[in-house]
Amino acid sequence: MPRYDDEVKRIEAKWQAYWDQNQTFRVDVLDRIPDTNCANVPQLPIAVQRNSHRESGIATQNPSFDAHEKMYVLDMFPYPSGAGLHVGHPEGYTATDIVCRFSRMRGKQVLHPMGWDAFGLPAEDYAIKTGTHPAVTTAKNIETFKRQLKSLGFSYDWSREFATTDPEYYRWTQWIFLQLFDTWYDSTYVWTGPDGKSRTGKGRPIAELPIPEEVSQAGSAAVRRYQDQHRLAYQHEAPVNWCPELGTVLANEEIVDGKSERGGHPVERVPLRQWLLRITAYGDRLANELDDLHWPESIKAMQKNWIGRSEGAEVDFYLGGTGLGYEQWKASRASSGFSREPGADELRIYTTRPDTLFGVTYMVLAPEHPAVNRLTTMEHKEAVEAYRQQAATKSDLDRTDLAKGKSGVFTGGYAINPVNGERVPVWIADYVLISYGTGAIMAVPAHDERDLEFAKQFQIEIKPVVAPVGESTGTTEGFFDYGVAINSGAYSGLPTLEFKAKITADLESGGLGRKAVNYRLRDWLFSRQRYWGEPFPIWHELDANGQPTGLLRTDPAESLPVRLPEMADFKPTGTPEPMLSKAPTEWLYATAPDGTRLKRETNTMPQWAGSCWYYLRFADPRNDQHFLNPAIEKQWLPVDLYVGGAEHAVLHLLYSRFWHKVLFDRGHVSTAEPFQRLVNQGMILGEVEFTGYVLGNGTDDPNRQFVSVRDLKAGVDEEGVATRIVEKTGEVAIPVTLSVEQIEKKGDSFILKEHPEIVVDSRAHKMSKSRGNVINPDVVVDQFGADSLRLYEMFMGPLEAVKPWSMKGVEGVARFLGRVWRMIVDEPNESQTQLSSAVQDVPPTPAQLRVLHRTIKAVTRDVESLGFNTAISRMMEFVNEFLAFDVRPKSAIEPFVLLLSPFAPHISEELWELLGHTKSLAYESWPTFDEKYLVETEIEVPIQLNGKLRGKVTVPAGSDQATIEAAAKAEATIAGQLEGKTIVKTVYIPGKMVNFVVK
RNA sequence: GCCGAUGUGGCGGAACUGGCAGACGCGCUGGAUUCAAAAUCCAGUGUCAGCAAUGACGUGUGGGUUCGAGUCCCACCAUCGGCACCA
Repeated sequence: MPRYDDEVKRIEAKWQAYWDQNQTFRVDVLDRIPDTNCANVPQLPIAVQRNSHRESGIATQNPSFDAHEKMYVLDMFPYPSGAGLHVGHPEGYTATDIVCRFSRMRGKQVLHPMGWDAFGLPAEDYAIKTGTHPAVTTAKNIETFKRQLKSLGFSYDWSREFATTDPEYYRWTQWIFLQLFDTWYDSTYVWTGPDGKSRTGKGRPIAELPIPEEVSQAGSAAVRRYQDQHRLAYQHEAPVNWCPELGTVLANEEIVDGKSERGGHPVERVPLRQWLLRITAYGDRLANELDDLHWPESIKAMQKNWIGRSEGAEVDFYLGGTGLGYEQWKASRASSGFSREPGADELRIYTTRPDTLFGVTYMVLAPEHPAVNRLTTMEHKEAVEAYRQQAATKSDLDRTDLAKGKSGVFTGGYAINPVNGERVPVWIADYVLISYGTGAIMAVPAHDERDLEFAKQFQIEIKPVVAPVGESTGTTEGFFDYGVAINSGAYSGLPTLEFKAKITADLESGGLGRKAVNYRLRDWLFSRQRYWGEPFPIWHELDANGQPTGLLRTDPAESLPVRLPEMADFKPTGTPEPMLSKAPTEWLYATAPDGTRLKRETNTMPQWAGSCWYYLRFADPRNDQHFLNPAIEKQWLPVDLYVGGAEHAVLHLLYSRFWHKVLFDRGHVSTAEPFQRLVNQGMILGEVEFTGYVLGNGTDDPNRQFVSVRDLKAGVDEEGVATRIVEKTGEVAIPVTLSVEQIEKKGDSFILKEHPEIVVDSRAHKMSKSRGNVINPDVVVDQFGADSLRLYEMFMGPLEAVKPWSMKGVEGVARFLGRVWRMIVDEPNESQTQLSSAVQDVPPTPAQLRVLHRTIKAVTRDVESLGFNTAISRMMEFVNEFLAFDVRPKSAIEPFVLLLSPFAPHISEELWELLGHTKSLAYESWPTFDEKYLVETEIEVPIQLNGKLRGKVTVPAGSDQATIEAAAKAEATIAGQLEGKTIVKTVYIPGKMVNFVVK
């Protein structure tokens, strides 16, 4: 007899083909809207979905429901790796698919696209090894991914598919780069955007950049250079993170613990000319505009942290030496005010604690600071030079983690503290970074941990100027909190916050300082030296000797895309010289109409470029006139629900918000934020493993001895690989995988059955090739079917939670689908399936109606709140109850199939067809519930004595308090316990509970 | 160190606004069916005591608020994730 598990493959293939052939999930919105660059296109209603047959089936009960409401549901852009799909992918994809299928059934217009983030290193690394062109590898990987996704029955509109590597796509990535290049940030511009909100600061066309008189007088080349310095996309020569192993430089966001995020390779600091994007200009808006988004608080916090806005003051310290004395300098500042740039005789510092100015006992410059030469005296010159040399070659990792303790040298120079005229020594030290603030600090060891450590090491004076609230003396041991000022002249006695505000204002009026804001965020290093990325639409002008003049030209927008040149040799250059410098001459060089020789920019864009705006292109993927039709943009954007892993918290999600804001400022999009709601799916770990640890010569040693994990600590073996070692002796413990039979639970931990004193590890590990615990979705689909995989991924637990895989769990949901099948289907013989004789056209009983409507209510509420695991539980309860009924009314079974369909669409379509329907259920109306069927005739009321459950009484629904109390007192156990006691108080929660407080 | 999240049976997890802790699933135990097995079905399953009715204990730990706390408040512990000389 054919059973559900024998039918799965046939059913799933059948409906996948059906959806494909009928283009069930295609949304054709604005096929015939003329494309235009004009932003004033009237808003057009979305055309009716082609497959809509919404008029049939159960009536929609919600009259306020807008049938034309749009819903843009997006999965994070996958990188099509050679390894194929991982079970982590279908987790988020199933969740969004359920939301989409549910929303369609509720009459919404759903945009649910899929495509490929296909540029990137792996395909190029493969090319280096095998000579296969990255385009070939990429196409093959995309094919695998697509086949796998299709096998899971996701309702994507595949007609919108594209890859970032398609020249028709990267044409517009380059076009957006030109927008960035054409934009400068006017931080004082006040304006109101199309969203009706007022903002300060706007990205404006470079042509609107005011040119200072002295610049325009210096000629057109000077003007061009001045503009280039102010663009959002600019070139800069500075030490960058060069990763020799990857053959490219990396952005700060791509460095984790001083190593490359991808592959964990070492990174060196090398000075190089690079392209940067001025994301820092948008720091405030990127931080503040997070507030209104429906995102996890943790991601918002991570982004705010990464941006790291701090408020403080810039203060000038006088260095002397021009003949002007300190007093005269101060007087001149009082009349002229704070200067735009610090002069040669001044040292400008940034501090968040201007209230500690009276506690300054030394100052520190970053080793790279330009004032070092000016300050260094003859006798210290040698030591300073040596220190600078050493600092320059140190990697960031050496400068932080590994360096225990601080280093630095005295320059011999002094600066004068503007608040009290004291002379303070100036040092250089690598704990001050040239790239933050002004690259110079005032050191207050009494109130800054780092300064304290440094001062102790070099025996520098520690001068407390803040005391804890309620105390009158400070400490030289360090006090880093806010408090009350002491030893601070006229300011003494002021609380920290007041002090800060007052002294900042005073410094400002004296021309000695000003309020300042700084960010931890750095400008985004945007160029890479690899082949497989978007070329820049930029040319460098060459002089008569073929050397770049530093002046730039862009490719005209109409000429895009700048295609990647054909290359056969993918061997890395081994130096920071980009791969494209080996491109054919005809690609590399050109002569402009005015006769100027030009050389192409040979860097390529990072992988993040393509994924920065793909969600925009999905709305209008085939437009060859514009990157996105403004009318369509208004129709579909922003993304209503975005689901993906948390690993993109500060990379993709920050970068794309930045691009979106630039496009917003330049009038190309009408929303300030791209992603309204963000949900992070939790990682899926491998199956739970039990690990014991042994001492001895490996796992085969007969004399091996188990050690309790209680006696172990984290350590490293001889080769420096992380492992566990015995806390007392330092011996290396060898992990051994144990089976469930060997284990027992005792108290809070798991122990060995045979050696109860040995505690073992019980945990699920991240899936990894090396651990061998990777679950391949293809295998699961083959064994249980796509519906079971989808259902299990949703049933495991809350979407956001990290959770371990369990094959037994998949079997469980597969059994459930088998029960659903048997609830509806009879199989009289091998080749035939027909409706079960239990499914009849009869009215449902009140009990059946109650079960059905309770299920509709719960499942609807759960899907709306993305509580898929509980929705599935409710459907399991329905099936458990309905299998017990010998007669299963069709009018109860049909809505159930509709409820199940977003979760397990293949079996649901098949059952729907067996129930006599001829069209896909994808656009049937979602069932609605009626409270009147939920009313019970009898209710069970728990009875408590002093808040403890002591019994239950069953009373007719709607009984009043007196009736219930009487019934409660009559109940045998309660009556017994009430004997000889007085009821002091009765708490009654209508229809829910009675609590007698007794003495 | 700082920021964030999470701690509930043997396991994954439920419990909407303070009101029956452990829904649903896995596993386990017993039974039915079967020559046997798979599959399926039925019953049981937080811990301890008891033949049972029932009682005591129980949501990381300690305290508090309340008639009543997994849920609210305070302090702490553990695990996971992020950041880490950013002045």
